[in-house]
Amino acid sequence: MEGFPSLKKPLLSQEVEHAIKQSIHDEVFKPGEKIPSERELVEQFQVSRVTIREALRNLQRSGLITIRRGVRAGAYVSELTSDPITENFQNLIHLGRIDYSHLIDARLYIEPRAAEMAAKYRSDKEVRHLRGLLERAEAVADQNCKRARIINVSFHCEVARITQNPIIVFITESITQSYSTLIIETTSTQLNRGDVQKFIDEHREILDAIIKQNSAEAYEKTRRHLIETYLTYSRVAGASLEKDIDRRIRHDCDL
Amino acid sequence: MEGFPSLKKPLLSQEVEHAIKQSIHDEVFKPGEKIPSERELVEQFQVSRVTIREALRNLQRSGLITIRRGVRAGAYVSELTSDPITENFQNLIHLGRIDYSHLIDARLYIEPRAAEMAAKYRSDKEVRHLRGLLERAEAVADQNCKRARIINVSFHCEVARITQNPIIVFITESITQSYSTLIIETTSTQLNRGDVQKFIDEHREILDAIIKQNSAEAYEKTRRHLIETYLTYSRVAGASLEKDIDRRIRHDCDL
DNA sequence: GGTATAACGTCTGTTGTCATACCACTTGGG
DNA sequence: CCCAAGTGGTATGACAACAGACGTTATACC
Repeated sequence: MEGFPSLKKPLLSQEVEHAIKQSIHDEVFKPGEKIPSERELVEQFQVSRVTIREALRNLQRSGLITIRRGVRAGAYVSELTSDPITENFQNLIHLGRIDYSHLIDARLYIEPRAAEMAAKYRSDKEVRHLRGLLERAEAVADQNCKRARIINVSFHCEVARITQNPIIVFITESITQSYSTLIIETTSTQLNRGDVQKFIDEHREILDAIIKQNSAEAYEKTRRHLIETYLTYSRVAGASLEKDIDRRIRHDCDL
Repeated sequence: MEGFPSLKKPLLSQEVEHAIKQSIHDEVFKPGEKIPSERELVEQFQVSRVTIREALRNLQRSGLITIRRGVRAGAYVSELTSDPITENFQNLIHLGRIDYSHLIDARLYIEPRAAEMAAKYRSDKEVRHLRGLLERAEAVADQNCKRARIINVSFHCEVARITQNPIIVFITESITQSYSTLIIETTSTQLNRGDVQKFIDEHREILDAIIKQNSAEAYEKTRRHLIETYLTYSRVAGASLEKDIDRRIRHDCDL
């Protein structure tokens, strides 16, 4: 039954892709640096430009490089971001595989525990950063409601960042980003000033718990804030959202 | 500062990509179905084949389509998988941004709670499925240790699947997959029969809790199992892994 | 000898790769 | 101030490589 392994040879473009990826992993090219132009790579690999371009496209899609045109044109090694994960979630949303309830449910897995960890291990500098976000959100809440909401989203990501676990950061970024986008797409009506203020107040409570290094309180405040957020958006969006309050969220809706 | 937004027109290939993606979202092409061949798309979009191919490549990388060669060659709409997320994590690993401790830490966020939910809402069919996995793992543990380990990994994913939240499923798949790959890459020595049996026994305890619908116990058993797994691999891999037991894991290492 | 069956070739539509050319854009130098 | 050089993006036409389907031949067995 066990035949000869790996009979099929990979595509040329995949070999090129793998070679370049290896160079990036080995730090032959470091983040920010430019990798050779397409024509130069044609010389080095002795393949056609089409093949080179396919390899570069794949690397770009994986988030390993960014390709610029015009000014300082070329392919540059980039720091990895959560963009590919976010795109994956967005596709799941558009295909109807996930909705609000899944997103909030997932956030309930991650963020309360992240806040718990953050409270335990936060530095003074991180506290100042969070406080700064809060103040900026409050400052713009009157004029630019949308801007305040964007800052509010970043608050959650910054809390996750304190965990110093890139996986948690990436997941939080992707889920909150997808959540935020979905909210904006479906709720045509703006939140009123009071709702935004309520979110900011709840963030402040979370921050207070983190400052006090009270991890249990940070956990609980975050959990309740997420549920409150969900209920608020449900109310704003109307019935179409109400039905999404399924067993997952109800499990945490003991208020 | 705020100029005219979106002056730069998107690339042709991106427009084509977006159009096809829209068709998939609108279920013009459903999963499993074939989308027109490159030459046909050239006709429809009135662009060159290069452009079409770049669009298709991007869609493939996003996991929306799979491209086959030979007979029945062409691009087929595929169900979304966790592969893009997994690749992202793998890149983070190779770039040295994350290690064992981050992966186990992330699993401690997700899996205990997933088991908790699974215990609460599992069906009899799902229980049978998990039991089947356990029996198969035990059956092959003597002859094929590696195969047993693969089945053990899938046990965790199947527990996550019971939550019926694709986000949780995808994240669990990606993290356990990356974890497993990393283990295989770094620990040259095989686990001994006893270790594998221990994992299976712990899985059985988790399953028992799920069967009893004792969610608190399912949570705790899963948490302890993850820590045990981590410690076992630490021991097998030797000192190079020991130092990775950092504050994150210690937080849960109250045994 | 007839028939079932296994091994073998060819045929076909598609993707993969190639070479060359031109465009749009920015930079740098005459 | 404009032009030449270098970049990525697109167009075009050609050929190679693939992977099954399908018919054909060879083989085995009764």
